[in-house]
Amino acid sequence: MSRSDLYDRIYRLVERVPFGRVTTYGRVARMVGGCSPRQVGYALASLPEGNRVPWHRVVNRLGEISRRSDGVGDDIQRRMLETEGVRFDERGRLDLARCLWDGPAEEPGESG
DNA sequence: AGATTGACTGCAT
DNA sequence: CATGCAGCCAATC
Repeated sequence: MSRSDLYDRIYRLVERVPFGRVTTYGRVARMVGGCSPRQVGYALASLPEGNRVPWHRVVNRLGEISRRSDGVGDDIQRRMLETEGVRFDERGRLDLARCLWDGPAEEPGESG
C-alpha cells in the first residue's frame, strides 16, 4: 500500500462528510485504516488548490479549528461551517454532539 | 542518517 | 474543562 493510497482514502472519506456536519482528525485516521491523526492533518495540508474535498468539515477532537502553518484558512474554515448552519461557541468551538459525523455508517446508501 | 517540525489524540491530574 | 506528558508517522533541513 502506497502512502498516496492513504491520502486518497482520507480525501474520499472527507468528501463523504455530509452538509452541516463535521468530523475529527482522529475519526478519519481510524476510518482510513487506523493511521496516526497526524497523517490526516498532513494529508489535508497537502490538499491541492483545485480540490473538492470539504476539508473545512474536519476539526480537532474538541471541535476547534486548528491553526495551519500558512495561517490562512483559520477564519475561512469557521466561515464555511457557519454558512452550513454550524453554530460556534465563544471559545470558537462547535457542538460536536450535534455536528459530529459518526462516519459513512450513517449514510443510507451504502454498498450493502 | 539524525534531529526537528506538524491542520492530532489519549490518559492522568 | 484546562494543563502536562508520551505516542504516532511523514515531511523537511
